[in-house]
Amino acid sequence: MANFQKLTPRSEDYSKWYNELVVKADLAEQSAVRGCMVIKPYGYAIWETIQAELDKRFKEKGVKNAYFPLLIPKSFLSREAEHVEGFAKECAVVTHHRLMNDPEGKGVVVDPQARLEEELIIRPTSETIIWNTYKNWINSYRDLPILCNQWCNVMRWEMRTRLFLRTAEFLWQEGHTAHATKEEAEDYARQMLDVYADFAEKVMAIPVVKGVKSPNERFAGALNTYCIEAMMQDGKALQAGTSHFLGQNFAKSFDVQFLTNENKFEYVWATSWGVSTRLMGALIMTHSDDNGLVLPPHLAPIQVVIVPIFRKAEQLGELLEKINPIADQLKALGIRVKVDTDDKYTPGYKFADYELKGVPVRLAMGGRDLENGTIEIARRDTQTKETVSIDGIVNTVQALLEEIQTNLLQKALSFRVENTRSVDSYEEFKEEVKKGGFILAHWDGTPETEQRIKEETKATIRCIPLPELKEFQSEPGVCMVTGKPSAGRVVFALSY
RNA sequence: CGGGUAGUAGUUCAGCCCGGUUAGAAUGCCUGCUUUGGGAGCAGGAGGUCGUGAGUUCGAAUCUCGCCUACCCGACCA
Repeated sequence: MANFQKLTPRSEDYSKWYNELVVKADLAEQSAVRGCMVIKPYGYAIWETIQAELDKRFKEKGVKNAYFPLLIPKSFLSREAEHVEGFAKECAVVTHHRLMNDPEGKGVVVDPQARLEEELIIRPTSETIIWNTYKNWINSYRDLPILCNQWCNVMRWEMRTRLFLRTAEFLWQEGHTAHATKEEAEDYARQMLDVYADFAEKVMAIPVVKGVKSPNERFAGALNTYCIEAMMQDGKALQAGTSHFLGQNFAKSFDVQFLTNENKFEYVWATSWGVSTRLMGALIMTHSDDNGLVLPPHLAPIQVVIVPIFRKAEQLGELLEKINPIADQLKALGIRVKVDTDDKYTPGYKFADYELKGVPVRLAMGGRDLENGTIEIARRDTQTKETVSIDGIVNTVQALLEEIQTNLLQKALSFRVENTRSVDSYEEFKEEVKKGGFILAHWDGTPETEQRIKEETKATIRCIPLPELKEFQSEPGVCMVTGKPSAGRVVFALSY
C-alpha cells in the first residue's frame, strides 16, 4: 500500500480539513493574486448547476437577466450615505488607464500621464450603477415593475480570505427590482427569499432558517434584510443568501421617480437579492466527511460512476457489453453517468478518488459479477455497499439518487435540530455559545444589547425567524441581558 | 490592518541554527514489464533561477533588511 495523503480529520482541525478538501477534491485553488481563487473545472461544474437551477427559478418569477458594467464611477458610491459607509473600506479603485515601458528598463510602469479624471471603483455590488441606469428606464407606472438579475463577479478587498467562503473576488448573482408600491416591493423581497430557501433545501439539501436581520446586520442602505441561515458541521452559522427591501433609498439618491396613474410623481420602491460562490462553502461544510466531498445528487456533476474491474482488454469488452446498456438507460433518464474505463489506476484507487470527489453512487462490475449476473452498488452518503442483481439496476439507481438527496437533507436537518437550544440566562448563554450551534434567546431589540453580546461572546444575531417557522416561535419573554421585554426568541450563533 | 508561523521538485517535507563540490527524500509524473474486487509491484527516466528584490561575504537555500503570498489569532465582512 502506498503512502497516500488522507484529509486532516474534521475533529482534529476543522478549518484545515476544509482547506484541504477544497483543493484535493479539485474544486478550487489559490491564484497568483491575493485573496482571489481559481475555480477548477470540477468546482465550476457544480457552480454551473447552482446557476442553472437558480436561473430557472428566477425566470419563473418573471426575472430577466441583464449585464451592467464592472466599473462604477466613484461619485456614484457616495450618493447613498449608508451604502458608501458600508463598502468604502473594501473597494478596489482604478486610477489609471495606461502602462508604459519603465524608463529605467525594469518592465512596465503606470503612465502618470494616464490618470483618470474620476476614479472608477470595481463593483463591490451594483445598486448604484443599476439605479443610475434605471433612472433612464422608468417614466411611468407602466414601466414597472423592472425585474432584472445579473450573474457576475464582484470585488471586496477582504482582510482575511478563505476559498469560497470569503474571497476578494467572488461570483454571484444580484437581482435588482423596481416597483410602484411599497407593498409590492416588500412582497417581492420576501418571495425571493422563498426561492432561495426552496433552492437550498431541494437542490443543495441544506436546511435553512428564514428570517430577518437585526439592524446591526442589515445590508448597507436597506430598510429590511431577509436572509437564510444554515448551520455548518462545526456548529457555526453561515449566511447562505440575502434579500433586501431597499425602500426608496436608492430611488431618492438617484432621483428615480415615476408618474402614477393619477399623474403624480412618486419615488420607486426597490429590492435587491443575491447568493454567491459562498454557497459552495456551505455545500462542503454541510455534507462532506473525512473521506472527502459528499455531493447531493441534484448538484453532482457525476451522479453515477461505473467502474469495470478487469484484467485484460477482452475482459473489459465483455464487461462493457453489460455496462454500456445500463449507462445508456441511466442517461436516457437524464442521469449524469461516467463509465471509467481507464486502465491506469486500480479499482481501489478509483473508489477512493470518487469518494474524495463526492460522487453519490458508484457501480462496480467485475468477473464475479459477470458470472453471477450481479453488480456492486455503493452510496457515498452512508459509505455502504451491496451486491445486487443486475436486473432492475437502472430503477434502483434512480430511486437511490433521490433517497440520497432526501437523506442528506434529513441528516443536516437532524444535526441542526440537535444543535439548536433555548437559553434564558446570559450566564448560561456565554457557556452555551462556546459549544456552537444555534441558541434561541430573548433579546430586547436594541442594537446596543446586540453589540454588547457580540463583544462579550463573539456571537451575533443570525436572524429573527419568520413567523411561519413554527419550531422557532416562542412566547414573549424578557431579554437575557437587560431584562427588558422581548417579543420572541431570536437565533444567536458564532458565524462565518 | 495589528500579532504569530511559514514559503526548497506537481505535492508533503528534510537541509538553514554552525555559509563552502553537482541541493536530497517520499509521493506524484513519463516509459516498459507486470498487476487490477479498497489508494499494487519492479526497472529506468524527466523534473528545482531554493517566493521575490536588495545587502553582507572570496563564496548565500543557509546571515541581514524590504516586499509578496499562504496559514493561525484579533479587528472587518457575503
